[in-house]
Amino acid sequence: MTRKGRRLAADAGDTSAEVDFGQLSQSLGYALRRAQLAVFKNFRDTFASLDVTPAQYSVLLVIGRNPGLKQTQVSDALNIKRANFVALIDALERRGLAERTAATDRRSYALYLTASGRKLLKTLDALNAVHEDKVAASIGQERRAQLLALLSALTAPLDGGEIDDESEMGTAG
Amino acid sequence: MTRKGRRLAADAGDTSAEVDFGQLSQSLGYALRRAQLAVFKNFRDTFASLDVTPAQYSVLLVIGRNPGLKQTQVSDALNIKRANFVALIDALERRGLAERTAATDRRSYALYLTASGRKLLKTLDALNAVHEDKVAASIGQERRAQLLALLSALTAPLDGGEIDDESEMGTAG
DNA sequence: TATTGTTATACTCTATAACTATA
DNA sequence: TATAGTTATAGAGTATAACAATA
Repeated sequence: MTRKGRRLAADAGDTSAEVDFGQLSQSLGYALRRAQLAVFKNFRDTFASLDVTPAQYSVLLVIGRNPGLKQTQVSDALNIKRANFVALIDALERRGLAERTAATDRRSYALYLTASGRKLLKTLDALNAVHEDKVAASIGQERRAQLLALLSALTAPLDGGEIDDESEMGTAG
Repeated sequence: MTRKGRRLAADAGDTSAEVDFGQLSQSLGYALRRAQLAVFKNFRDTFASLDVTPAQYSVLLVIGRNPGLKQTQVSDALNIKRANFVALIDALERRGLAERTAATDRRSYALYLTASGRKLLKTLDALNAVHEDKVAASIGQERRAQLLALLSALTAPLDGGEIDDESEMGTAG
């Protein structure tokens, strides 16, 4: 069993040289995608035992910190289409972690965490801290902060500016 | 019509305050995902007229720079499952951009770009440079390089180290 | 036996349209 | 008329198993 990851076709009796990635090596999009997948994988591994996905964590977190928001407010904040948010909140409600309660506007629901949901969220927050530390271990805390700043500087003008927003983003990690 | 993007429920006659994102604001995974989606959106917009996706560009680029590789080598390099690579290369072949040719090992194909594919790739490379410049405009070239370095420092230990690799990544941008 | 390409298939994520009940 | 939630649905992207041809 050879080691995997970044394998460049130099394993077995194979004469081919390493693969030339060309401008992919200097591509922000490619680097971002690789990083995002690696970080999410670590998140999923960390949260697997509690059966919580990045999207679920982000929803629990936002409801926990903003009790009483309606579905559209939460889904807009997390860039989740309201149609897709239904199944998400359904699952959390079925697990007894969140609940839809009557709002003054009878078209909508006010969202709250249950006691059980608040308790789980504390565990998730602790797990998340572990996850973030693990991820940032290779670069250290100062560079981690630097990276966060660069990412938001990069992202802000691309999706927050005059351009109209479209893509969905129901995730955490 | 109000402006969209980063809207925080302060538009219409709505009394709710801004949404508290809590630790999401400091989450590398969340920031990476937002950045990756924003950059890919810019990529897709830039390449839409030529009907080329990030994954297709990455495949054309790798074949162009490494003519004669077999399917498994290209798909491994780009972290695309070989089963999923079939439809990808099918489409490129159907468009007359790439071709499967007989290899010495008769189980496999050697992949090449056609003349048309090489010509298109030049255009794509130019477009990609425009795209990268647009994306990096907000942070400048020095910070762009810094960001790339931080991303690879972050990614390497997470997917290249002792941990075994799994997730797919057929993309560019 | 193992590898290469392939097919079939399934599951998740994301997107759009259209319905209902309220406003 | 417009909004909140919902349903149905369709398209990507990704994952696994199994097969035929070849090594």
